[in-house]
Amino acid sequence: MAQNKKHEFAADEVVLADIAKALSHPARIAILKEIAKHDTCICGEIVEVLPLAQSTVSQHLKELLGAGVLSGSIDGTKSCYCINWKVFGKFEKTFAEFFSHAKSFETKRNCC
Amino acid sequence: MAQNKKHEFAADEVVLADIAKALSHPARIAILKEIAKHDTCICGEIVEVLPLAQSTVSQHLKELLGAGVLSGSIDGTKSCYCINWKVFGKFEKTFAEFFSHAKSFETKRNCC
DNA sequence: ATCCTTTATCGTAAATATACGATAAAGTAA
DNA sequence: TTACTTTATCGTATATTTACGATAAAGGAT
Repeated sequence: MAQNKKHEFAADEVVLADIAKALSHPARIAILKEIAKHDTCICGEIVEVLPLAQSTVSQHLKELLGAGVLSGSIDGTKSCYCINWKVFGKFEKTFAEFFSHAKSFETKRNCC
Repeated sequence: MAQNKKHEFAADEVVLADIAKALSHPARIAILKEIAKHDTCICGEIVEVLPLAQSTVSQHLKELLGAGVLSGSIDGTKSCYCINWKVFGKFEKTFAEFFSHAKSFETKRNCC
């Protein structure tokens, strides 16, 4: 794009869009589901369950870390990740508020 | 990317990721909020409330149409859009299920 | 010490997304 | 008819994302 106009939008719109972007790739959904399913630090096993190269998985993990929804720690040569439930809950709340606020305007006019 | 591996993931992960992608730009959030706020077909007024060129807004509208969350109709020279509340509700439900299913595994282990 | 394992990062290629101006298409107004 | 309005699409430039292989960095095993 010529330039990024992202920051000419309202802050809450940018926040929601950024959260949505973090969830906008099936690999990142799969990663979150896999880690949540165990609810322990997962150290390494993630690459095996995804149809992607190790470096690509590492990139997706980095994005989820950057969004704050994963926490990481290091255990020897291994890197461990787990869900940051506080942020995860914030994601949920942000979406829920967006949807319920929008729906509060619904009037069943059946316009188009 | 060399190739897109999107379809090597589970169908429900792709569905959620696609919904998230539709919501992953603040312009599209702003469009949905603006149309919802009126809950009538909006014919034309959308361009004025966004800091983007008309052709760019048209692209974002097309994406939301493609995701199914907007319905469109034509009224003379004007194009009108309104929220497809059925699909909007499906989006909400898809997110809500993802979050609540993941949270059902939360055990407060405080691992990392 | 050397070798192996594990994971992040670098370099790179290709796909996709974002944005704009120009133009086309189609209705409305005169 | 001609002129104007409205919106989609085309062409294009640039930014970002996705993906991989190669390599680096750092700990563990021998």
